[in-house]
Order: sequence, then C-alpha cells, then structure tokens
Amino acid sequence: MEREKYYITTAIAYTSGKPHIGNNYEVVLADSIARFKRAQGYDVFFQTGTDEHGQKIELKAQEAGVTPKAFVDNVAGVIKDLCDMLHVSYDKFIRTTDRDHEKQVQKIFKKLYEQGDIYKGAYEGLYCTPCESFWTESQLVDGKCPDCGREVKPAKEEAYFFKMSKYADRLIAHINAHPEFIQPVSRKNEMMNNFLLPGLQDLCVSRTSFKWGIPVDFDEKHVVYVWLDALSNYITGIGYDADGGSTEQYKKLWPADLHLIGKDIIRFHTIYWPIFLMALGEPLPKQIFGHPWLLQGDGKMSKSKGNVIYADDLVDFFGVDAVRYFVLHEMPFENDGVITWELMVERLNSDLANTLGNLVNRTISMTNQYFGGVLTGGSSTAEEAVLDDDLKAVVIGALPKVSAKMEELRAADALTEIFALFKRCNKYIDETEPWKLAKQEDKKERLAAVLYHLADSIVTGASLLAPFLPETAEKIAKQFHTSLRSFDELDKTGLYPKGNAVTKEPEILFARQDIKKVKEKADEMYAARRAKQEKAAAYAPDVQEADAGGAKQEGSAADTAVKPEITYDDFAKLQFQVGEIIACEAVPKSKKLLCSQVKIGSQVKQIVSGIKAYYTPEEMVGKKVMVLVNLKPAKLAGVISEGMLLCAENAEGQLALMTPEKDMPAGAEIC
RNA sequence: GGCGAGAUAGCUCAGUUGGCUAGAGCAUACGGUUCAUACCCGUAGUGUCGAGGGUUCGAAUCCCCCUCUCGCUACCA
Repeated sequence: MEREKYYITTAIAYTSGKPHIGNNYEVVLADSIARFKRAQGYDVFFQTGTDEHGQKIELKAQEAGVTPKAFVDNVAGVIKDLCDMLHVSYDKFIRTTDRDHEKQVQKIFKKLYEQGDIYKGAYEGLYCTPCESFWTESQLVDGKCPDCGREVKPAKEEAYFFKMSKYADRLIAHINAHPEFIQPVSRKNEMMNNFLLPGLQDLCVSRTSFKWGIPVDFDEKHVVYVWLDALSNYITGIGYDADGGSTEQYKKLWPADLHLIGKDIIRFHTIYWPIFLMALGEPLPKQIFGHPWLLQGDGKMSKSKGNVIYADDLVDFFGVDAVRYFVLHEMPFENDGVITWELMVERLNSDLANTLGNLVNRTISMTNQYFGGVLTGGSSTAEEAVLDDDLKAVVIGALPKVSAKMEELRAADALTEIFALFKRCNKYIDETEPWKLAKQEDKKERLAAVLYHLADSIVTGASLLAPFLPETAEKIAKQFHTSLRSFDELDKTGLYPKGNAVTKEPEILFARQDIKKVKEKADEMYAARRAKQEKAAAYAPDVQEADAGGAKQEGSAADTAVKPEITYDDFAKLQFQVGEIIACEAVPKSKKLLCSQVKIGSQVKQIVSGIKAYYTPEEMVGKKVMVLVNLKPAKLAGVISEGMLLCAENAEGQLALMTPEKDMPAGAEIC
C-alpha cells in the first residue's frame, strides 16, 4: 500500500544577512512537524531554502564590494549551516538563484503573460515630472502634485501587472469554504477585511529600477517581482514545469499540505500566492500557518548593542536539543513568545535536567546498583501490579494525546504531553520506592519489575520525543542499549528486551546551568562581538540582521534606497530654515501625530509631524529644529500642516529631530 | 481613523454551548523521601476572573458602556 504523502515547506529565508534565533524558530517547528509526520508513516517531503533576489541584496552586495551572487552564496551558506546545526531534516534546500528555478520562473511569467493574466501596462496616469512620482486621483491635493503642488499630467511608465481582481471572487469563495486554509483564523479576517472585501488592486510584478532579479526573458529591461519569484519556489523545487512537463514528484506532492510562514508575510501567501496558482491552473495549498514571533525579552535586540541572539550562540551554550526544546516550548500558538537567557536556563533546568535527565539517570543508576545493569523483567503480585497498570495506561495514552496536539500544529502542547509521561515515571518511582524494595530479599522480583517498567516507559517516551529532540532521544535509547520504537508500537508496553543490560556509565543528558554564570558568559560574548564589529564595520554579512521569511523592507538606515541625482537648481528650490517650537499638542484622533506651532523669523507656521512615539508635546516646546518651509500645505488628520520638521530615521524607524549644532535664531536660513 | 483580538494566582496561560468551594505549569512556603543532576513526590496557597451597569434562579462565560494592551490596515509632508 502506498503511503500518504505530506509536503511541508517553510518560507525561504531572505539572504540579506544572518538570521537570528527568532527566525530559526520556524524551521525547527517545521522540522518537528516533518519528523512527526514521518514517524506517523507519511511519505514526507520537507523543503526549505533561501530567497536571494531583490534590490536590498543588490545594495548590500554593492556596499560590501562584491557581486550579488558572491554575496548570496555566502549568506545562503550561513543559513544552510544553521539549519544543519539545528538538525533540520529538510529533503530539499532550494535557492532562488538555482538555474532550474530561475528558468521556471521565466516560463511562469511568460505563460501568465501569454494567457493574459499578466499585461504590460504602466503606472497609470498622473505623473509629476520634477518629483518623478506617480499619483492616483485620490492622492492629489487640489488636483495638483501633493509633493510639490505643481501640475501633474497623465503619463505612463512601462511595467507588467497581474490581474488580481480577476481571481478575487474565487479566492474569497475558497477561503470561506475552507476555514482551515488560513491559520490562525484571526488572520483570515484581517485578510478579508483589509484586502479582499475592499477589492484587490492589480499587482505590479516587474521592476526596472534594479537588476538583481530574474530577467523577464522576452523583455530584458524588466526583472520579475521578488515575490512572484520567491513564492514559486514551492512548486519549482519539486519539479513543476509551466509547459506541462512537470515531474512525477510534482504530481505526487502538489498541492502542499502546509506552508509554514511568519505572521508578517501572511498576505503574500494567502492572497497573491493562491491567485498565482489559480492563474496557473494548479490547486491551492491545503493550509497556511502564520506563526508568531519569538522576541528577545531583555531589551531591544540590536546590532549596535551586539546583543542579538543567534542560534549558534545558544547551541554553543546549551546544546542543540535544549535550543530546539526552548523555541518549541516557549512559543505559544497565537501570541509572540519571549526569549531571555533567564527563561532559557529555567526551561533547561526545570524540564530537561530535572524532569527528564534526572529520571533517566536515576533509573539507570538503580538498575546498575541493584542488578548489575540487567533488566530481567521481574514479576509482581496482583496487588503490586495495580501501580504498574496505572503507569502503563499513561504510557499508552501518550501517543494519541501528542498526535492530537500535533494535528493542530501545537508543538508546545505536544511537548507538554510528552513530559507528562516522564513526570508520571518520576511519580511511579516514588510510589514503588525501589530503594526500600532493595533492602528486602523477597522483593527482588518486584524490584526488577519496577525497574523494567520504568525503562520500558522511558523508551516509549524517548520515541515520542524523537521528532522534537532527535539527538536526546537517540542518547536515551543508547543508554538503555536499545533502539527507539516506531509509532505503531507505542500502543504496547513490555517491548523492552528482557535480560538486556543498560549502560554502565550513564551520561548526563542535560547539565543544570547557573543563570549567573550564563549571563556573565553572554555578556563576555556580547563585548567580544562589539569589539569585532567595530574593527570590521565594512563587510560582515554574517553579523547583520536579516528579515526572515522573505520580508523585504527596501533599504535600512545604513543604506536607504538610492534616489536619482539632482542638480543644484533642484536643491535650490527647497527652503530650509531654523524654527523654534513655541507650542505643541497631540493631534486628536491620531496615533502618531503632533501639531506644533513653529516660529520662523517673524511668522509662525503650524506643522504636523508623525513623531508622537518619540517626543512628548512638552519636550517639543523650546526646541530649535530644521524646517522645510516652502512645502505646499496639506491636511493631515484634518489639521493643516504648513511645512515639515526634518528628522533622522534609523533602521527601527525611530526618529530624532535635526537641531543646529550651535544656537541659531529662529528663522536662520539653512543652506 | 477602519477592522479585529485580548485584559483570569507573583509569572506564562487554560477555562467547551452560562451551573456546584475558578484551574495547569513555573516561581514561593511547608512536609515526605534519598535511587538520582541539592533531585523527585506531596500539600498549601493567596485571585474584587480589567472598571461599572444589565439579563438570569445562577455569569469569568451573554448584552451595554468605560479604561488599557495588542494585531492588521490607513495616515505619519
């Protein structure tokens, strides 16, 4: 009988830099699901990989003085190494720079173009030449450019568009008919209310502003939009062919059973991707799960502080399985999880060292002390066996419970169920008191039986644990000189071979850690990293933060998108002056806006700025700031704004007002 | 501003269609035990179930309103 297939994917990681631990969560969760499904007997195919095109990478490479290809080769290598280090059992690691992927994306683009879903169009309509910007009717202020107030005229810039609206109704129907399609369900409403029900805009699926992408083969000025490129990996990786020559593997695996992604890219996966697939005439993936994030709790993670936690740091400190356990256990289902060194140590000590490690250790130790390591099986009276039956019931009941949790993708709860089994074993030891039995000559058989049941139960527990902590499960089996069991044997007890001997030298599975020492070590590591960073500020893609799952913020503080060169005349059109804030208040009905009265020379202008998150109205007053004064007035949240306060903005979007370095009068020209 | 989610023990959360003295884990205290990684087992807790009002024999659970938090989205000149 042929086994049922299960195709699972993660988002492919964007190769702009090394991902931190929060990003590795996804691939560990996917791995646990994949391993669990394999253990359940499914024919699993697990794909992960890297997303390597886009302007941001082009810029990063430029900055580093290397070719984009060299840049992504490096980062993709780092990402793959992290996967391997975390024992991620992917079947395929796809890169969007793989030749066959690129070729298929070109074919897909062409196919969609030829059948009319992609059309050559333009940024419709109203163009302001000096600003080099397109505007829609609704964006105009008094029929003129909202930026400079000049006339706009109808114009076109060539680009390819995808007819999203054509498929919107079908997608809405599909989502309504398949409540499990978008998980967690709360995300479904967001997609419906924000995008689908208001009406989908056609999506621009090509770019001409940069080169690092897959060229449109029939129109080489254009490269394919990164999301069309990246999303296609799920089918190109398993042998899809747009010309109808898809492989047997593709026919078997598609549609995917699960796309595991971060909650930030749900929109691309639940709207654009399904519509692309509809256009290609392919079935939709069965389920898309947008998981929450694992955030660093003790202070903001930042490159400059050097306190970003990477998976390899944690592995170095605690070992692979402790890290896997932490990210799986600490991540709830819908809310973001938190990672701190304290929490990490707490979980490790409490669950892994105390409950599990100590259980294995004490069982083996007693077996050695009382029976020279041999588990004969022993025998019990009917009265004694009552305790055993209770233990066995828990052991046998474990697999169904764990499976039910995994069915809902609740890995954290599944782990809790497994640990309930180990806790039950500890309790069993207390109930049976082997050390007392050991002192009674006539209880030898009972003692042997107790230890046998323990060993037998622990091996079952370890087998359940294997998808989550593969290395630990193997270690446990090895200490009992046996092998892990397959899931279809887990409804039985008494499988441990009688007469078998356990190891003479039990190994500590997880050493307890002291939080103070761990913190000290972490601080040392941060300090060392800062020092190293200062030295090599230039080319260090492996210490830069990344956007996991293909999030593409164009440009960061360090390297923002490059704007076209301007002439001195262009510059001279802008008038900057020093302004003094004489009054300031929050704009009602607005979350981010402050309204300031700014004295500039003899006049006072009212200026609205989106800086409420960074300045209180009180601290604004009295500040001398840099003002763009000849900006056309505009209404913001119903309030007139007659200029712009200039700020510096960092990668996190935090703002700082620009002030003169020496005291200058309000109204002083900035030139 | 629009849409949505949430506010329960010190911490993280569970609480099905309203029903007996509101639960789990971790942390804390006490007791037991000693095979074991100062470990394990047991017991004990404290909670105005965010504020107020209403429906009901009865509400953490339903309705109204308020406060706060969060998510998506728009805006952020």
